[in-house]
Amino acid sequence: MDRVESIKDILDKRELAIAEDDRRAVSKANKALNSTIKSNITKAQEALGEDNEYKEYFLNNSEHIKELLAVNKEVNTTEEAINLIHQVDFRYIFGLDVLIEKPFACEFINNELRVSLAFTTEEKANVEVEKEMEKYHGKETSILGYERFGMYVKELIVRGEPTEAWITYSLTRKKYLYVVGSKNKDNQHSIISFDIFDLYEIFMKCDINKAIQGLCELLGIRIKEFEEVRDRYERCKSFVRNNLTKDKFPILFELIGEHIHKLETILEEGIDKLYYHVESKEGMVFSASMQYLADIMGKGKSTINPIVNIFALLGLLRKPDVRSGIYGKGSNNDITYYYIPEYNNELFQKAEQLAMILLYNGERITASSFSYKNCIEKFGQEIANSIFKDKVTKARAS
DNA sequence: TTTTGGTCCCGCAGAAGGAG
DNA sequence: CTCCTTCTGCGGGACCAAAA
Repeated sequence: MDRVESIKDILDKRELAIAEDDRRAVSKANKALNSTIKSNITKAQEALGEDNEYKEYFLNNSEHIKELLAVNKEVNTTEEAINLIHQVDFRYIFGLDVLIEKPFACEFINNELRVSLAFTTEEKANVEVEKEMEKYHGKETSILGYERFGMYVKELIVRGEPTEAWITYSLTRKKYLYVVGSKNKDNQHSIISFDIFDLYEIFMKCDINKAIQGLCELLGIRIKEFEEVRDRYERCKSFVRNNLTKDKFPILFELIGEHIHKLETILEEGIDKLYYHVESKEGMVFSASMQYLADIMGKGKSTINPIVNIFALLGLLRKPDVRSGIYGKGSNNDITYYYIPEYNNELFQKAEQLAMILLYNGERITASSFSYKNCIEKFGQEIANSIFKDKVTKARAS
């Protein structure tokens, strides 16, 4: 089945599912459609490479584009921002000098020719595939091979001619689209359609969140829920810089003085991942795995682990309760979500007292030796469970 | 003594595979 | 095709040895 047919197939199935009100089938079709778009985005990214004319145009003309298209508006949610951005004619952003509905050559999605060949033996298959490849000399080909019914099946995918594309505005989907396919009268079809976010992902080689961020910045759209978080993180950063010192909080400094840069890195990571924040019961939270944090700090994850947990104990970051939260469904590990509260004297005073207990009340526990076990000893089961959350999961499972 | 990094373990969730 | 089981990769955390 080639690409055009498979897309048609999915669309037909979805239509049928909608008609029959079969929600499971609808979501299945949507999922298939999304993954098709995603794989096409990846393909297009590979075809265009890191530097391409669209990116260049965008970067060279961003000031001019801003003047021309800026919305300069504050919105409350990402949803609102997305809806606004969909109304922007992206031809001006990426320098697509074409008329609406008028076909032009698409540079980054090619037609594919699929040739299936079946053989009785592996050797024969290899020889014949060689021969077949000769026909497409000079063209990019890839081979899929598998065994079926005792036969050796080889499938050649030959990169064909460039496709046609055109720009359209979809009234039903309420957005501009870059449609790829063919506008030929007797063979009109579309392979895929990209919206402004997909295109941004392709040209700028990034994911959807960065695309939202980039376009918001370009168009002067401020998403209130994110900007508030950014401002708070910035205040936290300067609070740490100005107050987490030997003379203001001596014991706290003794405990985590060595790790201040790690705390700052987490705050910076929060700012960097601003558009990856999700709503939770506690407020806006973001996720970063131990491995990821360790990598950006140039350390091992088992080094970072106790430090992050000590920050959690001190109240410098919170691990929100995932079980009653609305997020995290289907995502990897909920334990890596962090909420960072406003830093102030009161919070640091409390942290100072906790540091006192850790260092000078009974067994001396330093930041890097902090663990579930000694957390229970010093602070009890309840607090330990709120920090080492997977322990709770494990306890429930047994 | 404290910090760091390697390695092991365990649970989870999605994928793959198999049965009906 | 659907449901159930098994497999696998990922990620957090523990422990221990080595480094600073």
